[in-house]
Amino acid sequence: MSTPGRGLHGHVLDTLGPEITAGEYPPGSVLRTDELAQRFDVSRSVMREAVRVLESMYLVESRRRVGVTVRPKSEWNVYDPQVIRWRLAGADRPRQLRSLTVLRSAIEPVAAGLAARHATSEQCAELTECALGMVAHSRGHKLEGYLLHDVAFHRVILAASGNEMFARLGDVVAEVLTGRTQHDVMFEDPDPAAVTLHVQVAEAVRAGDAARAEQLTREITVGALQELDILAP
Amino acid sequence: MSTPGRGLHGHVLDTLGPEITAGEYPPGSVLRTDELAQRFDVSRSVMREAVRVLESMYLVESRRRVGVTVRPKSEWNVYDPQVIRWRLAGADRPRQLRSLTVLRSAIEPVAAGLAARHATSEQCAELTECALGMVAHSRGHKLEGYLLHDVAFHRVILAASGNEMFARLGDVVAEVLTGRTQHDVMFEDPDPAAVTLHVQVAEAVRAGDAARAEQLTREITVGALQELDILAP
DNA sequence: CGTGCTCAATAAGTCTGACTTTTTAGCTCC
DNA sequence: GGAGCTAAAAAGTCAGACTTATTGAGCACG
Repeated sequence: MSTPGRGLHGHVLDTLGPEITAGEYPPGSVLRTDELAQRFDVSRSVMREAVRVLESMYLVESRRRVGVTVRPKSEWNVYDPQVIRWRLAGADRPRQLRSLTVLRSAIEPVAAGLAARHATSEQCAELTECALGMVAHSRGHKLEGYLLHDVAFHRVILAASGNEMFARLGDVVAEVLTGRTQHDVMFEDPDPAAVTLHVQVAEAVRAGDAARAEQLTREITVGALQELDILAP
Repeated sequence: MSTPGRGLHGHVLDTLGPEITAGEYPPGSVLRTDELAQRFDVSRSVMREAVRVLESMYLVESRRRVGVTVRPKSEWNVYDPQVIRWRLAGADRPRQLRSLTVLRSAIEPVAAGLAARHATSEQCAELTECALGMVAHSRGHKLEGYLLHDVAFHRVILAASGNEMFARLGDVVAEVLTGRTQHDVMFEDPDPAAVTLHVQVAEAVRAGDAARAEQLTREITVGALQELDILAP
């Protein structure tokens, strides 16, 4: 939803991207540029631009005399925000949500530890504000407001880590949290224990206690894993 | 290296991509498609395809009547393998290597824990083979052979985790390990303690001991952080 | 038979030039 | 000086002709 259909080639991608990531074309399938151009009623130039973008996402490979062949799922650039969005909108949304939650559980505790060392005073203030906002919306079916502060909280943590790779996962985490609230679990008010943990993380970061911030965040992510029944026996 | 200059637009990207990721054009700079086409002596169609690819990497934004504007670094898709390669080849290689090493330190321990639960017997065998290969090449300036087995080891761990997001980081880890050996540290034989740790990780995964595999891998990544002087006081 | 060569068909790749659309900056007019 | 109009600028789109690499079929030769 960030930059939808800006240009004809974008419109083509909005249709073709989800189809490919949904697995509608088995690996090795061949698509012809000319046929696709006809199908979408665009010129070959526009179609070629769309194919180039799909190629840069490692979804397809274009070879002379052969055509545009669909690559196996294992080669896709699953970190591309666009690919993530397409897959989250498609059939294997649950699987995608699980993968991303596991990723979160690995990244966020480390990010919180780094944030405790590198966060500016402004970031600490934002963090506290977010945590308080979560508390304020934790009762009485105010899920929208709660989600908003929850997303902001985790974004600040990732940004404050000072690591650009972590910071770029803000959108992914936002997507996971939003997806969880909207579709899957959480019909009632959030777990009070989770809310408390967020407040404590904010405190630990402010205090510069890296080990504590990391440990507390690990507890948060364990909770997220449990919600999806991903856990070690 | 992987798929160089496949087509004219690829050649353009090989030059323009590194320039942008090196920060030669400050954020907000405007490039004109026509001028670029002249500069690289290609047609506008080819140039447009290249711009589309750069756009899908969030390096630039193309707007009517304005031109192709360079986006701020914070918006770049830093997980795109191509972008990673360009940045590793450029001036801020050290910074990039640090970011990636921190990422590794967050991901790999969790991946090793998952591998202990999900690895197939073939993967366990591969792992042991890699670890033994590392031992065999750990003395007598056999750095090339050591590196080969080291890279393979970490690839297997990431793949065996069963998480597609983790598995896709195999190339990144390979890049980091290779870069470390070739350019930065490690002029002598590798640390014997690190070699032992790899052997022990292989054992733990084979035994299905997730906690131990995770802890041992954490020690490996701590070593990697120390080599780059990234550490908590 | 099967090995290797030639050749023609095919689909991507490239180029050109004309045209459309959107956006912005400058200008007029009130 | 602000609102609205106008014209220029640059990306966007299209159609058509041509180029090039690849591959598979057919054929000759061992």
